[in-house]
Amino acid sequence: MDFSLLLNNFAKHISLTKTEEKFITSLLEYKIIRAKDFLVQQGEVSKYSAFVLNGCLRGYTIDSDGTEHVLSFAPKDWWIADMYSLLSQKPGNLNIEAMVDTEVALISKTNQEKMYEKVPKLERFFRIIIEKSLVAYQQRLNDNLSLTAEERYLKFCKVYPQLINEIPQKQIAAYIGVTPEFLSKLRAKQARAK
Amino acid sequence: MDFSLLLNNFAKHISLTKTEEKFITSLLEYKIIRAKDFLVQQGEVSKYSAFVLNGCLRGYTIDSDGTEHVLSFAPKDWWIADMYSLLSQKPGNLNIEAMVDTEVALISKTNQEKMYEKVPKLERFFRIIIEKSLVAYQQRLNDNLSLTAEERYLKFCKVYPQLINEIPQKQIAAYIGVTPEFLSKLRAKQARAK
DNA sequence: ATCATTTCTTAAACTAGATTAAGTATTTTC
DNA sequence: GAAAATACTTAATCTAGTTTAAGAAATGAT
Repeated sequence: MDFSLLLNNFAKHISLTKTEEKFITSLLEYKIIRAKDFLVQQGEVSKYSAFVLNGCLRGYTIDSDGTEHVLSFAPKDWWIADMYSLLSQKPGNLNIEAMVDTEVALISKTNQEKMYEKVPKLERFFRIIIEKSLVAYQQRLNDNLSLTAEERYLKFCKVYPQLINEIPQKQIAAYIGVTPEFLSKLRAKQARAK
Repeated sequence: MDFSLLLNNFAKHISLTKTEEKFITSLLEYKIIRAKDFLVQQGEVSKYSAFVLNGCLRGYTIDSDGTEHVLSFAPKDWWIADMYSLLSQKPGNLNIEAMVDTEVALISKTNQEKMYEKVPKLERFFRIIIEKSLVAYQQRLNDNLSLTAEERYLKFCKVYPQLINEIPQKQIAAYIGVTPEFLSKLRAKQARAK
């Protein structure tokens, strides 16, 4: 199994010896999640954090009237997990689904704890990436409080240029918080304006 | 200076020796922020994380048409910082203001780094509290995507019962993402329903 | 290739929540 | 403790975004 993308990801914030790399690698699981299959579904207790080696996952919730809300997209080189369920070990309400066939490296909660014990540097690594994730969610919450749907769409296009033409529009709508019909209207308006 | 509240806060997730406590305490600064004064304002580069010993801070942004949006309240025993600015060392867009005279323990970025070096356990501590904060922001973003204003208000009342009668309503409105007028309408409706 | 399913578009009717405006409480300040 | 400032309420009008519905385009399955 080739975990080099993940090891490079670690290397962005900490440096690991070969021995440490071997140890960590030995605690990883490799999995292919087929398009439309799930890593976890709402109601389950999450066991894994996932790192995407190839492909794309999305994390979404389904509200009481059946509407989907996308909390995150995880393309290649991104981390994703239902942090709530993983930390509390209670049933979560996140669905993590593969948008295309996706290769992931999985770390089980118990193995992650082992890693922290043997390689404390990893505490630092995960502190840093969680800090970044926190900043991103704060920013996004602020965008949802302060921007119009159109502004959020334009921002999405800027932040995820690679996703725009790769994923269904209705999922962009479910990410920025509007109906697919309204997003379609926005896009028509913008095409007209050119 | 009495930092025992903060030391107890650390003790919730890690255990420190007396020596470590002394070292950490020596790197803390104590400050009183008078009501309506700021810990940081938008445009400044953040230097500190704050832990509230007494009183209450709030973190908010001001959008292009002058509307305030509250990202967080920090009552006694809570942490608050402009994480974006603190991490990137770029000018932030958060205002952190005291709602009443507030005592805080401050950790400067450089002292925080010293603490991580000398007491690596703190990496774990901050990883854990940032994880919890991340879960809370994800949850709140999801609420903003999936609940009505009324549902968000009721949830706020459940989650922050102590704040409901302590803080101005317009700031609850700025937290849940509605105008003060609309919140007033919601409350009138609920009072009528009883 | 064809049928079925899913996605996208357009448009009319609708509504949750914003805006504007004016009046009433409540705090703050000197 | 009066005046000023800030916070809250009510109500009419307005609008960004939703809902419903129906057709067109694209994608997937056999």
